[in-house]
Amino acid sequence: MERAEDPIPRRLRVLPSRLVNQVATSANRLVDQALAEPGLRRHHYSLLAALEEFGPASQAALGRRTGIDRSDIVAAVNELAGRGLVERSPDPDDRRRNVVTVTPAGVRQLEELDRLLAGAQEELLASLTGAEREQLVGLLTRVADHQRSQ
Amino acid sequence: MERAEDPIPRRLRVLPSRLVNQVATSANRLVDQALAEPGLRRHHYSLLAALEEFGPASQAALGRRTGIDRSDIVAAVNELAGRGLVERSPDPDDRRRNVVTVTPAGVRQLEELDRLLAGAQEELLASLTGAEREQLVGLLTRVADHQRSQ
DNA sequence: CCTATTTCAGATGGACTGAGATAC
DNA sequence: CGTATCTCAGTCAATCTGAAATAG
Repeated sequence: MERAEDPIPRRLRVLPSRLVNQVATSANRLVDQALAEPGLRRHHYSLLAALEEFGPASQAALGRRTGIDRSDIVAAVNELAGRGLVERSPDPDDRRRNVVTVTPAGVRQLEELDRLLAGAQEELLASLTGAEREQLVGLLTRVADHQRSQ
Repeated sequence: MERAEDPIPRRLRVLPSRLVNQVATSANRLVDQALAEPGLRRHHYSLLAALEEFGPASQAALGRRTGIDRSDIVAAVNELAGRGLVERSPDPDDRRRNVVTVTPAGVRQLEELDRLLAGAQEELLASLTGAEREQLVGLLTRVADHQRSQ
């Protein structure tokens, strides 16, 4: 039953860039599993969250707020619209734009996704106390903010 | 000069799985830039580190120690051997296996990579104090270890 | 017979680029 | 005219799967 664990090279074991990648890989696996239940992916959650919080928006604005590439927005909005979770209509004030709006069904879906995502975070951080989770979020936020400003 | 910053949705801003992905993306960009100078990639560093620390090994053992997939080991060892940084020879004790050995040039290359990688970590974590970097590494290690045991 | 190793060929999802069409 | 938006086609590196060939 016991597995002979292969040792991880010392240089790699404590390399921050590698550690953060390992944790990101676990996070993605857990999140993807959770979102697979309703058959959605990470981009869908990001878009619904942006629409619910800031209201109807053009696809370009959604891209700026979520960090999703313009090309990938197109595909994700197609999928959300196909499920009736958002509506896409031409903007009368600027005819280059589509206005994307979350539907009531989209808001309900977002609330279910909130629960599924919370479960995934819980699994990911199960080994940390509440205070440690806050520490981790704080440190990661500082690093992310600094990199974004570079 | 000032950029109108688009606000990040609250749900996304503090989601641990998303934060860790943002930091991993920055880390990968910095590390890839650093390794581009000698024309290498992350897998090459991982393999050289494993070979230097634990000595000659089969490709399967290298995969277990570094977490690199068996298919990708083949390609990376090809590239390292093509530059004279490792040698690949059949194992006389088990003729299914190749024994991969790091060359003196490989060890020298590894030492240069150590310096380049240290610079990338420094850039990534520039906004944190030394104590905070240790905290972050400790927390990430706990999460990674726990996930590996799941 | 079953398992382990190396290798190749290819699938997969994510991030991104270039260019065209349309409109400001 | 230059810039912004939406869309499609396609590139790219990273991760992984399946299967074949060889050997334990």
